[in-house]
Amino acid sequence: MASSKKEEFTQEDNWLADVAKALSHPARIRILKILTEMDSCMVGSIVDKLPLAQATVSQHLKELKRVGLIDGDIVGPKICYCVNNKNLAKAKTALDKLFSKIGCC
Amino acid sequence: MASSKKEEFTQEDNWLADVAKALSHPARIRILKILTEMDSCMVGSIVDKLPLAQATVSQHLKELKRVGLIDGDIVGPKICYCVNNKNLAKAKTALDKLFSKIGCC
DNA sequence: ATCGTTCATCGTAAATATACGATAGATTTA
DNA sequence: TAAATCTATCGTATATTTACGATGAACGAT
Repeated sequence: MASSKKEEFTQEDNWLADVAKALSHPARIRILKILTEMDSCMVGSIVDKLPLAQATVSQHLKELKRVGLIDGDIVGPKICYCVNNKNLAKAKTALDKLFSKIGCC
Repeated sequence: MASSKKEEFTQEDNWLADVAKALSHPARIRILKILTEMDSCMVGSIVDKLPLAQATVSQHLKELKRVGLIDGDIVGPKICYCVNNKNLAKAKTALDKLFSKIGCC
């Protein structure tokens, strides 16, 4: 990439792009859906439902966690992941705002 | 990436991820905003408003065009880009659906 | 026909992302 | 304590993305 020019854009545009990046892989879309469909949210259960290795799923979870769309709570030897509704709502609001702004030609 | 596993996911999840990918760079968010703020939508005008080289902007426009979020109409030697409202609405609907689905924990 | 303008594409370099096996750390269970 | 389980991280390979200069193709104007 030579030298990432991201600091040349506004914080808002960068944040929106970051949220979009977190959603830019089908595995991560799937994970978000799984987390709400299932009662349990252990990593193992998620891995079972995806065509990916455990290490790879862990990386995707890390990416979703990085932007705050999910939380991971330690429960004994396991980790219970769940969506972060507050940040999810924040993301939805920001995307709505973008779409309503760019909705003309 | 070894061997992209994207074909192992549903078409819907892949499409949503693809739209999100198109939005996953601040320059492309900015471009969408510029296209609605400006009367003119020549590439040159967009380049002037971004801290990027013309070739780079052209690549970003190509990515937005790939997923159908913008159209490019040839006008003489220039090309007039504008947002594609139909596909924009489709993307918004799909994202809304996703967010409403995953909105619980 | 030639020139200048406009934009896409090519070639290339560096950064990131994706994927996996192997391993390490933490914790429960035996 | 030892063994088993669960998950993050490391190391690594490959693919993709981002960025730019240079070039080429298309068009209007001279």
